Amino acid sequence: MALPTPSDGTIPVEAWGRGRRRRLVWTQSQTCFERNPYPGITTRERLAQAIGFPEPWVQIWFQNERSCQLRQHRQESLPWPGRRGPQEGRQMRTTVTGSQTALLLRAFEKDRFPGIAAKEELARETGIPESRIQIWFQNQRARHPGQAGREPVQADGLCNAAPGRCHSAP
DNA sequence: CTTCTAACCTAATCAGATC
DNA sequence: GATCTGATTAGGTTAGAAG
Repeated sequence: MALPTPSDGTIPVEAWGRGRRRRLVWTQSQTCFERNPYPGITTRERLAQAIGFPEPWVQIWFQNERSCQLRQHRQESLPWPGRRGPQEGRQMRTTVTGSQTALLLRAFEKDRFPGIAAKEELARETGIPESRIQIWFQNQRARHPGQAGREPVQADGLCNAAPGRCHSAP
């Protein structure tokens, strides 16, 4: 199977700014997706190890790939096979202690949309992986809306419609 | 410039832990 | 069983790299 590689061959940790994580460039790697578009944590971790990237990046890739393929299937009125086989195991539930929650809550009150640098720092302070911090913030925003911090900028409405094309032609 | 898509988001839902 | 909360999903948006 073809392995994805970043454009420059390194993981640019130092280059992470205050905003998003710097994006990397995957080469095509569809084989494992076609086998199972809904990999469990074990499969994702094995894959991550094989390609030398963190598991959360693999998860994001699968999310985007499903999104893309689902859209394509709908456009062509093809049925989406959905999950096949038995459901694979989820990521082990992270236990967040009281002090960790307090720390996260303080950060949440200050900024509901922390950038990658802030999340990395929280990850260091709490010992919780950055990907779990991101999930925590997502859940927190969903369950405690209200005090408006920074809304994720909505540009100006509808001008940026879905691209509607995937990287792979049928 | 435009196009492509990784990174990010919300909303809904699933599921493990605790009471 | 109800409640809380972490994990996953569908599907949409934003922004950085490549053409």
